[in-house]
Amino acid sequence: MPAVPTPTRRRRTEPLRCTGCERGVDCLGAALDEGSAAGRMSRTGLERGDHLYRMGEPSDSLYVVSGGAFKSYVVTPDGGEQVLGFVLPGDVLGIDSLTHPHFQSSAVAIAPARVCRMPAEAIRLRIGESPDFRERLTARMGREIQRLQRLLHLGRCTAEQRVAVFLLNQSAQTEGVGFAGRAQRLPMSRRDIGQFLGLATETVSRVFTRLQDSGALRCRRTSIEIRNVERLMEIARVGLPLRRGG
Amino acid sequence: MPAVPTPTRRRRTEPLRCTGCERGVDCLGAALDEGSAAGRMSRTGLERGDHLYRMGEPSDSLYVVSGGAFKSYVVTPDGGEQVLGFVLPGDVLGIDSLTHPHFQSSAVAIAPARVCRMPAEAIRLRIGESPDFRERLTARMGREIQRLQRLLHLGRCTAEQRVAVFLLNQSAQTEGVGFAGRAQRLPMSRRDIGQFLGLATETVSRVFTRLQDSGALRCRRTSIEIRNVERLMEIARVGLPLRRGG
DNA sequence: CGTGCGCTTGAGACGCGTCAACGTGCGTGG
DNA sequence: CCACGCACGTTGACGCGTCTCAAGCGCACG
Repeated sequence: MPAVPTPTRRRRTEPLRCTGCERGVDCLGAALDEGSAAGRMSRTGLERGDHLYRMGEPSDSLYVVSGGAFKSYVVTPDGGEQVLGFVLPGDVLGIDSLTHPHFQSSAVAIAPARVCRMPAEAIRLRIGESPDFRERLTARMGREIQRLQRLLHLGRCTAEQRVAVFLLNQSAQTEGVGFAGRAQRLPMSRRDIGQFLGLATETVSRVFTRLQDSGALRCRRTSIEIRNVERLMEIARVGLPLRRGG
Repeated sequence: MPAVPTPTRRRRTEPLRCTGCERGVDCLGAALDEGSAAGRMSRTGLERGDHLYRMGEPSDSLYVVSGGAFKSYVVTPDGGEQVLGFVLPGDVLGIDSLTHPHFQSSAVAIAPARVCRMPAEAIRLRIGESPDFRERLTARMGREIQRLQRLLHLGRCTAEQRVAVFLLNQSAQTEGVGFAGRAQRLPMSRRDIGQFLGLATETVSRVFTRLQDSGALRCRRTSIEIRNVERLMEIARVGLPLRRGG
């Protein structure tokens, strides 16, 4: 996923109705696809590496991820990437740009993905007529604020703590609350994880190795299995040695 | 401002109408104090060290700061404080808890302060009847998301960069865009600044000294004067040596 | 005029970033 | 089907920035 090479492109876009969708009525899209906003959504497929949108482009919609995985990031003044988060099915993309005419971040697929597009004008319509939709949208923004606040705290922890928290979150997000010793697939690279957690790629790799040596983890490239949840939670809680830098 | 000693208390609360308020019509309070929500606001004064609210308490309102300064923070699992930001007149307090039944962070006055309380039920009323108020509130949440995203990036910078950015922001916020070489007052302690920027108190102090020695700054305790804005901006942009840790 | 808290300054330790080299899986083309 | 290339991952050596610990300083308070 280099800086500019691949253009922002969206493939195989088609109209969409949410009735009968496997995501069910809890989906934000289902709440939108009613009233005067009904029938305005569309679904798009993306390949790994495709950008859904780029920072600076006109922002005219919100997206519900219905499959695959995305990386949300901003390019820092010095040319680096700051990963804001990984976005999985059920999550919403573009909510940080909802109040801006241009996207404030970029989103790129890190696995073959599908999204449901909710056009801005449909959102505006639905906001005006549905208190329920309003509340869901506001709740999403509130959750994003919470997430960023927690992320802020992560930035003050040791490498072990960051990775432990990341793995636990990832596990909880993909498998629900009960994360057993089942192997799962990490769609993002070590580099992505590092840019998310504020660590060098090498450090992420070293921590993975260390966790594996201690028996808390079993991982081979993108496949990963948590073997000792409690140990990870303990690390996440107190950190292994101390706070940071000394 | 220790962890628990002083209880959450609000002094001298009185009813309030926004007509004739010096903050003018751009204030979120003025937009609330209309329609069926009119006349429901109240104003409270706080002393330095008073808590406006604490994390975990039932959250039933939003506050517009009309004077003084606040520190917003959360207590981390290990007992430390993570400062989320300093809140100045015109800013809104409690927006991160708007979608929650309980406050998700604490707010304490770091200088004698005044706030205008906007009760949750009044907000709900006004949201239902005023698209303008809705948009303002959503815009506030969007700005908070943006702020936290930038803060996230700050966490990856050198100590010099963090302090430089902090000082420039602080200066811009208190004096508007044009920040000349006028001395201003920093209401927060070195410890607060450190907990905000993710630095040890001693490091903050050292950076201040270094910036002063280089002629970019003149500071004596809480009084501070930016003597070379461009130098600070240069530091903020590229960082002095390199990224971090090496 | 004491007393305490916040700020400053110094010395030492250490985690993590950088640089560099090697291993490994995967896709491509001969 | 194998050889090759390339991107990603791993491992090691080393240096630097910042944290910790500790002492001294100075302003503001009673």
